[in-house]
Amino acid sequence: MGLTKSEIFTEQQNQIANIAKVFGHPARVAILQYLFKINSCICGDLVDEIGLAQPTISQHLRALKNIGLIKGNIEGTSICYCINNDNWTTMKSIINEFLNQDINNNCC
Amino acid sequence: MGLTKSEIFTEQQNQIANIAKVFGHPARVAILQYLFKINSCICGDLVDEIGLAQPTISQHLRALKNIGLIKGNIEGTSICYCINNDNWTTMKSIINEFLNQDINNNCC
DNA sequence: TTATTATATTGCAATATTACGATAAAAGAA
DNA sequence: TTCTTTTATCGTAATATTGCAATATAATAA
Repeated sequence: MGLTKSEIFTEQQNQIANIAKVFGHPARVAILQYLFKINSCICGDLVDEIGLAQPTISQHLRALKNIGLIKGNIEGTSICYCINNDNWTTMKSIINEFLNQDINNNCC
Repeated sequence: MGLTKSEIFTEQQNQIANIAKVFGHPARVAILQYLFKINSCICGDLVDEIGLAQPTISQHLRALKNIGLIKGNIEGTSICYCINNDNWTTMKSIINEFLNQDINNNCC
């Protein structure tokens, strides 16, 4: 059917999946890495840096903004995008809790 | 187009995205949590536990197996699925390196 | 042998995602 | 005002994902 049955899962499970889905495309991974590497706010050169068309980059930026991992400030004609550090930290703890569930496990 | 342009990204970026894509569905998150919770190998009751049809569960299990996070051992008529702990540890370090890139960042 | 049980695969419909050309919108420059 | 620059949105085509009924496969039980 193509429609994820979110209602049969817990809020936490859906939250983890929604975060992971955003990381599930290399362009969004690359955008985040570039934003961290530049170490200061970045504007429109993501199109040159990544190598996808401008509407495609804009679409990926929206996905990152929707989940709160980046924020954009209007800076003259252009928009300055940067990491939302508070939300990044929150996201990290959610994902780490999931990743670290192996710690007390003695399976095969 | 619908076709991710993997070739314009680094191997690491694609690897992170491929792992994240597997976590990007709540059913697969739930399956992994259940496998950890049961703390011993689990067989077919995932269908009852999760609440999706058997072919759908089988499809999600295949996705998890393809990326190496779980393994399945034939146990009589049924198949015993469990976490692949070595690969889980490797996966964790790949994801953590990505998540921790904020550590030395002084952006806005 | 013929059930029975457990899992995988096939095929398909519904929906989602990705990518981009065309265009719109918003702000500053001339 | 008009022009230019930058980003967003619309529309659409191609592909991917999700979910399940039907069926196949594989192993054991009777």
